[in-house]
Amino acid sequence: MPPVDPLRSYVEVGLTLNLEALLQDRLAPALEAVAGHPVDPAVRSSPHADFQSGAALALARELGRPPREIAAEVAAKTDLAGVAEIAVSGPGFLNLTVSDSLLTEALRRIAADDRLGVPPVAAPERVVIDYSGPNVAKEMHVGHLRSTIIGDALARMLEWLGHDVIRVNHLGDWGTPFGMLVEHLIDRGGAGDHSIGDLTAFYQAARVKFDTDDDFRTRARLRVVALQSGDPVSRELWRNLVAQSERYFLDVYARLGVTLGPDDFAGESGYQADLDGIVAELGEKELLAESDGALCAFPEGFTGRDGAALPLIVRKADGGYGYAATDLAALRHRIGRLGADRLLYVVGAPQRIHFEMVFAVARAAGWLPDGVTAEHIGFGSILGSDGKMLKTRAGDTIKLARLLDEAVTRASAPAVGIGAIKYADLSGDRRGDYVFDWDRMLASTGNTGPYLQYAHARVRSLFRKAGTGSGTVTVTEPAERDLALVLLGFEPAVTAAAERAEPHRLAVHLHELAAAFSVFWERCPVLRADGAVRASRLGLAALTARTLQTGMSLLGIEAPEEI
RNA sequence: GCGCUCGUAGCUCAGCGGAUAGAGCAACGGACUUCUAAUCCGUCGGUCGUAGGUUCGAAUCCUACCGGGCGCGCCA
Repeated sequence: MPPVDPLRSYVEVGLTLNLEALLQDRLAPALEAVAGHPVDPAVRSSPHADFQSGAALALARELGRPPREIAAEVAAKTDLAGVAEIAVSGPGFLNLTVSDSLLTEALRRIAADDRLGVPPVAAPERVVIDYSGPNVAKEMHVGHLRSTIIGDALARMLEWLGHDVIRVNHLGDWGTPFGMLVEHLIDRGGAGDHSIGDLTAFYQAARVKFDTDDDFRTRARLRVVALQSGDPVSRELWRNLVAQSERYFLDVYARLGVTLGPDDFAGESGYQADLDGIVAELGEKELLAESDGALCAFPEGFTGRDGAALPLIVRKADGGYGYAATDLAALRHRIGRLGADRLLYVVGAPQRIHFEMVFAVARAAGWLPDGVTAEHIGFGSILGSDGKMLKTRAGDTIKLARLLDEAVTRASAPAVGIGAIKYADLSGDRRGDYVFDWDRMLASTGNTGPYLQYAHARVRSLFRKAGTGSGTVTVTEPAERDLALVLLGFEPAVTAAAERAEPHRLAVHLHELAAAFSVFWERCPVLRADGAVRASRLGLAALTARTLQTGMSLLGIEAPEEI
């Protein structure tokens, strides 16, 4: 009798190779037959079996029957031939145990697929991701770390899933500080060759003069006007500052292993020519009101102190433009010119209200049409061991370059140190704060980057010694079965992480995979096994290595061959 | 004052409507003639901030309160 292939029809319809989804599909007709209308099968992973469904429980009241009786009827009417064992359990759960034949067939399929069973999305979107966004003439510091790491992970995941990703590095390259900086540069004798290290001191020196020297302050203000009106000398000096800073940022990105490149810079200065038009258009649509000399939008539903309407200041009382105007212009550009279907702003949690207001005003103005979504991907702060915002002992902000230096010094290799920092940032829910702790993030055990890298290096070591290839995978030992189930959970993990912009869903899954592999490694000798068992285990190992490597690369974490 | 957000094991965190709440660290006890022990196994450890409410069923949803963080007009 030929072996059944329960997956064939399923996969051929274009459905993802996802056990949970497969079981849902099998359960749904039976549930509908019993309930008389469509019912969510609510298949979840379970501590009592591979998966469980609690759907019968929810139906009990409606049908006026005991849940166990309903569950039994659903079980009897469900066609699970070759797919799973089903059993009524507890108060009325359906326990589902996937058959070994399905498991091995599913593994065979993802092993033969260079995308590990994760098809490109059916409807690709153009996704514009705004992340990193450092300031010109300032060194990057820990405050830029999360946006850069999280944004890059999202860009990698969405791109891999087939979306058309446009990375946007919204550089702080404009505004009043540049009058001060350019003026200081002139005081110093024009555009010399300043390294960025000099530029940090340079910025601070300019700041001090601005705060203490009335004459300088006046000149700085005039310089802003000159710069903004296109004065060639001022522009040239400003360009020099921008160019130096961009070189420095690219250097940091290279060290961090971030995919932002020279073409991704899109400074705020680029929108200056659009700002008059933004105001004019908002005015025409009667979305602006004057308040204390400033032009403001008052989107509905936002209140501040005393319950008064909260303003979004589009043009300041002095006639200058603030960030709200620039953000609106950038949003309009990303949708109108870049053709975005989805906008992501990977910016810290404190700016949440600001972005909600910008989105609300953009909706009202018609710049953000119904089919396009805009999301603020907020994240919490990095805290020191004292529970407060991470600072140096002296209370200064920590420079990113220093942090990376220390990571490399503390770890056995740069890839390990950098990977540890990135994994620590990506492994928890991004909305929460997290405590920065070298010892914990560099630990070789636990939910850490080094643990994943170690697991990967162990698998890879097998292939340097194996001499033979892998063969048909069969699962017999419990550790093999557990590993197989985790391997098949890759697609749901990647999809959930990308759709919800929550990289930790993938990170946590990779940790589960590494842990399942470690158990397999302890219990199931590979190279010391013979024949078909050895070939099968090599197959599981190969799939594990590939999944770990792919998953880690989607998070932007290196997976070295040896560690 | 108003708003947002967070409060889960000693510590760091998952889980966010379903069966006795899970990991890791720390503590304690085991496993190295071994494919990388940078690992694995076991034990200990929780009235899920508090009090109500909705529900057959709540850490998960709602309300109030307590505690931490952040935001609340010309900085981004």
